[in-house]
Amino acid sequence: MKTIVAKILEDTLARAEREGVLPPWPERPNLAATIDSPKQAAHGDWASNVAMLYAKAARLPPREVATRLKDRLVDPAGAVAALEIAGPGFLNFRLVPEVWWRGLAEVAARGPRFGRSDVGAGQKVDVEFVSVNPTGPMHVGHGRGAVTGDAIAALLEATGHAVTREYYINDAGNQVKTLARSVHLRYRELFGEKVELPEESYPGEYVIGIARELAREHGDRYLRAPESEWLGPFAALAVTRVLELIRGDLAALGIRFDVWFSEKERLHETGALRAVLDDFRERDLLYDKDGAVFFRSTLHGDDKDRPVVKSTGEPTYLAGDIAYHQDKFRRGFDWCLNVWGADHHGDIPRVRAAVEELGVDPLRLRFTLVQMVNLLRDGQPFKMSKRAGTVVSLREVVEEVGADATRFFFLLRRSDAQLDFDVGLARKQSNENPVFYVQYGHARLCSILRRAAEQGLAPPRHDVEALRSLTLPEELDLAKRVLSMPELVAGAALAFEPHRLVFFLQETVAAFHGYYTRSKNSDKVIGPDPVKTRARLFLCDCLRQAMANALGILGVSAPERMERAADQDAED
RNA sequence: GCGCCCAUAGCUCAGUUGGAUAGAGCGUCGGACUACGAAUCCGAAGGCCGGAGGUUCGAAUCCUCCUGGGCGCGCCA
Repeated sequence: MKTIVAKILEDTLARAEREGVLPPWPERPNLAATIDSPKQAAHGDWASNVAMLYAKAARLPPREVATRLKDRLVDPAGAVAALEIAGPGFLNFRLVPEVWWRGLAEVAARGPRFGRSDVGAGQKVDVEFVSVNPTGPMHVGHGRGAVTGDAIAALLEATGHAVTREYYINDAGNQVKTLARSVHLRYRELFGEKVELPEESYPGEYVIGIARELAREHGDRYLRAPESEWLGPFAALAVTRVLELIRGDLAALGIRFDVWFSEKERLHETGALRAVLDDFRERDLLYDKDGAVFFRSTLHGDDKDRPVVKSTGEPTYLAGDIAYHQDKFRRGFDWCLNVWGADHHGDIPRVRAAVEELGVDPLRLRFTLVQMVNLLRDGQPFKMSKRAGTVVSLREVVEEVGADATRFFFLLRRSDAQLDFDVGLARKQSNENPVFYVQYGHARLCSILRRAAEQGLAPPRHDVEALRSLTLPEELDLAKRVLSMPELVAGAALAFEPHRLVFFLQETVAAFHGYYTRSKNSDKVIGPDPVKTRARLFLCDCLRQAMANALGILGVSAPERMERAADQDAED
């Protein structure tokens, strides 16, 4: 829709220059960028600040520039109903309803694909997210990163990117050894030994399960064996089992990955990690200090050089990351996105530095940070920690409130701001949870369409003649909202901000609920006038389609009817 | 001490990358069902956009400083 105005502005500007009313404008910006939809309806459908920008070059007051443009408006199709000059020199365009009614043809034509676009132009993109260490099931805090990453990936897909969802498995570091040792302690316990779990061990129930499995399979064979004998097999099984848990946690949220990238198998066992360190060494990007090996990340703006090999001879996490990113870019992605927890923000300069040294344009490596989740229980904060007994597992919450509510809740606000997640509230399944509001709107639309079908009315179809009979401002407003979706999706995708889609849904549904209630006693969708009825049913169908598509991108279901939940409050 | 993120209504947060009179939800108060679903709607109250400067036609948005909170800061992952 915006492009219609951009074209008119383009032609008008050209005409003004051609007729010598305005001087040439060498540093003319992309005109579409000067246009946006004003907050206030009184300011029209689209407003351009082009006259203010042009004023300097034209050596004229902005309002004079605006007037000269207005007088030479090029609008052969008659799309502009009114053009007003307002404030310091805004050009406010109001389009004839016809433009919007015609625009709705796109919704009908594209159906489930409405709202999607190809601004991504088929770029190959890797989105890495979650990547929690395989030491235990996911907790609620991890869930936010998982849902956010998945929604960003879906947004990128919706805008014509070829997306790979990727999980980096840190299965080569110390934490895996710690996990194996925890399993071994539990294993000994199974054979009647009294053991004490050290501070750094993993106490979870799942550890016992893994120990039990090892005991079943190997008996007491590893009971007195030296660590060097059992560490390998214990770690291997533990990682496998824990990854199964994590996969299950993710599946419960509808999240699946295309690539599970094992640090151990793909970087250590292939020698890739060794190779990249050797290469860096040769190029004098590494140096020895205090028995460790440091990478000169300060060459690229990091504030300190960072170790890549510990004095024990083991590679650090950063070393793995360097080799990992090399592998990623070798796989031919146009760019890679890392969805990271905000507590890792300090690592960004290092990885960027390394990527530059790998000969990759640093702009091809992008980051988005997901801030912490403040976990509350009925208003009381409590600390999240894998070791603490009070931890709430992700699975627990998903099973309690459902995948839809969990996903929606996590996407409710921008990811770089901290989020309060009140487990008590989320469990309540009360109408305070906005996902019910949005889903109800969709179900209500479905209900109307269902009713129409039951009455034998023809299925909704695009009919400009009929739409012209709609005169309520709310109806035009709903059409405009629907038609704003493609641009909104594109903006959300490029900014990695799925929450914009959540707000779009809430606002659109609110507009619909309001329209519905105001009209229910007078001008129902299914009314006595067959022409209006046809038009309104089509409008409802467009709304339904837009909402279903938006919910689909967010990974939240769009139910055709709502099951009225049994009263949950009873158990409180 | 240095770096990154945040600060907007009582609470939780949006604000389309610098636009016009700053918006929602929850909560509070007052209203609306002979059902295309009231899991909804309408109205009211509620603001020095943390503070102080600066940039310009124009700032919640950009720059500097300050205050307050979160996270991080060479061998944790």
